[in-house]
Amino acid sequence: MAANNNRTTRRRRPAPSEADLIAAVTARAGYMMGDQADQWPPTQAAAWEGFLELSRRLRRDAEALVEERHQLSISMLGIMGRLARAPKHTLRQTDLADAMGLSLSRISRIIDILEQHQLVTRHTCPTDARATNVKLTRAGHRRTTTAQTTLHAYVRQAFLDQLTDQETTTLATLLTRLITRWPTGTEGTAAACDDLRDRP
Amino acid sequence: MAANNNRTTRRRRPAPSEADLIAAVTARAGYMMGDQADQWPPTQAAAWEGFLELSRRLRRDAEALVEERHQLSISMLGIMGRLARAPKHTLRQTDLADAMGLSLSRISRIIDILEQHQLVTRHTCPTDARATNVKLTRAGHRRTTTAQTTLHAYVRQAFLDQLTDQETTTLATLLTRLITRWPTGTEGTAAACDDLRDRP
DNA sequence: CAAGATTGAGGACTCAATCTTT
DNA sequence: AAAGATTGAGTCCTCAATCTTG
Repeated sequence: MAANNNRTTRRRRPAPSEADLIAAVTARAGYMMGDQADQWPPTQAAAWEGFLELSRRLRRDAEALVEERHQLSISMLGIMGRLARAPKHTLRQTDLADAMGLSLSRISRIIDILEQHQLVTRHTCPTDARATNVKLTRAGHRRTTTAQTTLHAYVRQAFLDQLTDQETTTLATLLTRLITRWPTGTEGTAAACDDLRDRP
Repeated sequence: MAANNNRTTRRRRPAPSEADLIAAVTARAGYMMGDQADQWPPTQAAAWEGFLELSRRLRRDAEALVEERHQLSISMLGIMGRLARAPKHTLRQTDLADAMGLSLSRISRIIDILEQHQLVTRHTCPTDARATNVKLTRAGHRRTTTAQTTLHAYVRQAFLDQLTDQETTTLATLLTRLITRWPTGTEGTAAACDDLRDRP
């Protein structure tokens, strides 16, 4: 039901020089002729506006691709990926929300769908009946692996391969720092609510 | 209709060291214990997942703030800001869509709303009756200026101030490069459709 | 036919309210 | 009272179809 990657004509341009790029930065941000120019140094404006714009474009295309090939959304795959790495392939919904930067509300509804498709199961936490543990099924795990391959390939080609190692490192460090310091941040690598008595 | 910034308890943590951050990078990305670990070097995974997560958080909070104080969405303000810097405060809808990384469809609907609120006006392009020029009104310009002040303050505090100059520059350069090379990229700093005969 | 704009349908996401358990 | 989960209502955004003009 999705996909069709020809948004428009898709003509490629000759690769611009770094010098042109700096010019482009300020042109896009355009705060040289603006009214209160000095408020926003061009690189700062470009960092913000570029951030918003790129995230929209990247997300949109990744979404269409993964949906087309695996009937999953990026967020679904993000959730499943986190479950796949978690001990016992299990995590509480609240922790998933925090780890993904999504509302608990959204997580709950996504889990509804994944559950319907038998990709995950829900289990009330044995030690705290308020919490719900989500566990990846075998089928869910398989789907995760194959879908991740598709996504990773896309992300590399459209994003990571365009970055120098230096840039990738800077980016990863900076992103993690900002996220970790987020006001709502609940600390620590929260594991599943948990039990220890086997077979939840 | 909007706003309420107390998502949860909002406790602050002690600032983590850079070393901890690297650990956090890999923990969040978590591709050390993953099944096909080597496919995604931790910094690469962190760059991608962090990018998605941060953009969601940043956007959500900025959205709530600007909506509460100025009854505008981030995209509305983005459009108005671009109009404010454009010659004659005018741009075609198609160009706005390209500049923002939004679908033309979305732009059209946002313009509907801005038009209703008398913040912009629509004018059929005199030289090409297919195109629609959008022009910022006086009231629109005033609103843009004040709202930008709010947004800029937020963006600085939550984003830019957390970055070193070095990081900001790297980020701006990298974002611009990726966006500029986007497959759909239509080239050039497209101005309004235009006329030259005054008073469109 | 292609490009610009608009509209209908639908997905992703959020907040606010509610219910349950601690 | 507070935390976890769920649901209703509403926003933001996209695609596909359609209409108009070049």
